[in-house]
Amino acid sequence: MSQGVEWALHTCLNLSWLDTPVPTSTLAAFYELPPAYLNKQLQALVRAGILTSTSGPRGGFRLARAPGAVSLLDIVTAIEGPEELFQCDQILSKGPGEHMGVDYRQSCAFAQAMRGADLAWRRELAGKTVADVRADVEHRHPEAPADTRARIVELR
Amino acid sequence: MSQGVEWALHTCLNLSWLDTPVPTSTLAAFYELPPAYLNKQLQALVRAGILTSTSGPRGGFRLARAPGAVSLLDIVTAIEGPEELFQCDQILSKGPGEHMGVDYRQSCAFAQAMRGADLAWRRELAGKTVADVRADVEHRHPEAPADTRARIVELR
DNA sequence: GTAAAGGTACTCGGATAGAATATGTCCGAGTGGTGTGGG
DNA sequence: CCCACACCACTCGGACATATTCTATCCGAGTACCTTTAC
Repeated sequence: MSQGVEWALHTCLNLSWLDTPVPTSTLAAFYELPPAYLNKQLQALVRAGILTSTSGPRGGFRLARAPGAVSLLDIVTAIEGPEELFQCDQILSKGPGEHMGVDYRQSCAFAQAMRGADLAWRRELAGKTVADVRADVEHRHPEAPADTRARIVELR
Repeated sequence: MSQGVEWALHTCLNLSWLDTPVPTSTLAAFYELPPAYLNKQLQALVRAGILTSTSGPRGGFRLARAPGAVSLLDIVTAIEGPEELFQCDQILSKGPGEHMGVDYRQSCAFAQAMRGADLAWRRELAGKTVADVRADVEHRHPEAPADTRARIVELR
């Protein structure tokens, strides 16, 4: 699974503590990440409707919706794409007893099982939002929001 | 997810219908797969203890255990490796408020959530065995075992 | 006729190329702020 | 003193290299069978 997912998750959490746009350079410096590549990931989040971007001075990225309306699945899907983990290539169609025109992505028992596991995975991720994680972090580290805001203005 | 997983799944099912060793060339011809590359995947299954291999004439691969003792997770893990889907690189250690020596793979809330989803996925895959899939296939296509055996001896 | 020995064909196993994807970088288009000059 | 205009610095966005992983292939080591030969 792509590295950018971790960057996107933490960046979204940090943005949930801020109300003004933050440029890529600042967000990258926060975790010492390559700025241009982080920008690439943030673009994907914008395309997915999770972030909004503004150009020019005082511009940057901010959350497009409330943290409670952004699930971890939304972020993962934005970075990794909508394809499921297991991709069925229908090799059954090359075997014996094949019937032309059968969609083995639906009928193959293995594809069904793998799809079921995929769904369980997605259900877990869809059930947790950025707000949930934020509440958990604030409970265990009450100073986190203030620290984050301070570091952001320091890096600005 | 790697292509070889699908090959390994279907090959294990086919082997569950056979009691004699089957060489790579025959198994590959079954689905028109590149023989040498399929061999590579089967080697991984042998290392995982799912298959046993015998060299020489009349040699090949056969299941090492009963089909009911081989879960889909076993096969996926053998091909893809034991790492979990989401790999936490602990970028938090580069952020503010970091404490030296903290293992963020354990304490980071995102890592925990991703691990939970990973576990749900694995639980699903661990709950289905080759025997389960075989029973399902035999129920829907009673001719499948005989067809498979016939095709194998034909390709031998 | 039987048994042993040598040869042969077959199979796995790991070492070796090529292709696709992920990672990382760069520069141009657009935008808002700022300073300046005129009314 | 106020307003309009032009300039400039800043930021995003997509186009362009590099690295790593997945895909695919090839050749050598080992093994069982078969043939041959000696007893």
